[in-house]
Amino acid sequence: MDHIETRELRYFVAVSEELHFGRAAERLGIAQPPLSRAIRQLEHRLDVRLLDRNRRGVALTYAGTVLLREARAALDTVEAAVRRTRRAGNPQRPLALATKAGASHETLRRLLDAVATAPDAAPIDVILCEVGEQAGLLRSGHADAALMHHPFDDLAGFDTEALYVEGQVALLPASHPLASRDRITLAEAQNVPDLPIARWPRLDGSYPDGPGPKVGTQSQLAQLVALGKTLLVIPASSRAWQWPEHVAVPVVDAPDVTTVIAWPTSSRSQAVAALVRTASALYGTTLPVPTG
Amino acid sequence: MDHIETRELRYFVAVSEELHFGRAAERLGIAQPPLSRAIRQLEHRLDVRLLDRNRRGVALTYAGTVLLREARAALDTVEAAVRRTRRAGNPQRPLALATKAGASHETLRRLLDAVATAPDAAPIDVILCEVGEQAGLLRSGHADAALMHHPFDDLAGFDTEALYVEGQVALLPASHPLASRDRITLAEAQNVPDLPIARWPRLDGSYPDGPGPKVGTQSQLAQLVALGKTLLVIPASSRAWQWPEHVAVPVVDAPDVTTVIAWPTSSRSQAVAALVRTASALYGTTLPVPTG
DNA sequence: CGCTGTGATACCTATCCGGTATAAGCCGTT
DNA sequence: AACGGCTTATACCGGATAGGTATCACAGCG
Repeated sequence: MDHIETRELRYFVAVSEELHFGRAAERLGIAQPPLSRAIRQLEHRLDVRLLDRNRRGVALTYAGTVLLREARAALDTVEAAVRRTRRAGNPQRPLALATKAGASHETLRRLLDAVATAPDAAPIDVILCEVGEQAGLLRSGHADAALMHHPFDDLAGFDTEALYVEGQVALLPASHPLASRDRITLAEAQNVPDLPIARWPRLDGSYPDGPGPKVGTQSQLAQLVALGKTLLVIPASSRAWQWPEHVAVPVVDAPDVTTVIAWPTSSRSQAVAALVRTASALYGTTLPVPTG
Repeated sequence: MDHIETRELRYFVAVSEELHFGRAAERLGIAQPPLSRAIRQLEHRLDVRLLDRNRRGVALTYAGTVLLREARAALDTVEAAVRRTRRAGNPQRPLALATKAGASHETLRRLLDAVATAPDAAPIDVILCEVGEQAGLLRSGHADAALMHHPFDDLAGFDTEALYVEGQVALLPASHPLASRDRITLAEAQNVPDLPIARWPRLDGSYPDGPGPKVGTQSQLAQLVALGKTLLVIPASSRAWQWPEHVAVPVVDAPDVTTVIAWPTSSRSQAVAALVRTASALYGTTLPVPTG
């Protein structure tokens, strides 16, 4: 009665995504009848109707939508387990460190230099990712640790060690009137008519309303900044995109950004511990860990 | 090569916990040879040695310890998926609301009264639990929502709505010298020689050092408070344990406690949403969500 | 009324899971 | 060194069940 297998969950997810037994079976590489039978058996074992087989197709019941969400999460967890185990089984595996492509250049350089000279440190693979990708890479076991930024990144479920705190600056073309100011406010930065702040997609892929240009990747943003088409408010040290014709003006009331090194709470790896130790030694003092 | 089944993970966890194929097989209700074969096959599919079969027994390799931890988490997630789906499939299921046995009595009473009169609200099963149990119940799908206390409880991974904020008080026997004060400090409360603060077990079951009595459940603590054997610092409204011969003295510098209603981030349930709406309506204003 | 597209059913095959019997390896003992 | 025990691995068999093929049942639609 209990003891669902991942195979059944995979099958259910496929059918739920295709809403079509034939296509789902094809995707799974099996024939349609066994798939129908497997789903039926799953429903029986859970004692719950998961799908409405209407004329012309399939629809999820409410319980089906719940299982779809939960099954995806469960399958992700299993996959992460496999990935972490495989990584752990490789003795000379390098540590995978995820970091945003544009930010923390200086931190990363110092960290890599320190690791290179540290006797107990494993080699490091740097994974450059887009905004917000680090959390997923950590959760899925693709990365062992990540440089992240509080309060921008979602640190839930990770252990973190704060490395340093800094204010934020607005990047402006040197010719812009605001560029001569020695500091501006967040409200001013958000209401520059000729330099609207870029819009990032939401989780569902749609864009919020507003005047700013739509961007999906950091390179797109870098392009827009270089062209002087958008205003950027970023941590003071993230100057990777600052071109000679740009000026960085401190934004006084923007929230401070804490750069942290994060790793999965469960991780007991020697190598990760050594990396964290190296990183925090670089920044000397123990800062209060940001929570929330 | 990929596509591990939960059965394999269950088998591996059993062997890892018993460190003995025979006993593990017995626990699983199968014979020993198929279990050996299953583990061997798992190792082969992961391409990782998980166990050292030494003379006289079995030991986990490093990769094995990683998989043990990850497999437990994965199995928990699968179980939670099953449980949530089953609950979702039962249309007239009551909502399970987890709450600490001793705290939030008044909140709970008001909430239940409000729910009883609300037209769109499902019936509620209250699950009274020990300190810190709510998070596990929410994660495992045993509970749909929980009353929790920031910053005491771990809210990571949950959505929350703050209900109210309050200060903390120290509960003292009326005869105690400090009882006549109209307020005390945390430092004072923590250094009362004849009323040491009780010690709770850590996650691993061991107790921190200190003079206070060891407690494991809230009823034990209640007993000690009633006997005047320990000093308690608790949210001002949690007077469930306040006996007539006790006095509550505000602790001025103790952190404020926010009572929140929490639910799994993934939950899209109508019933949970209605409950949260009812709860926050009771407390009128929208408080800032506590972070950190 | 057929035609088309869908999921369900029937039935067969093959995989593989689990059981029994037994071998092989490691220890401590004599 | 041989033996008895304890534990895991191997060999082999039977049965459960996953998966394949063929076909049915049913709904929409021209």
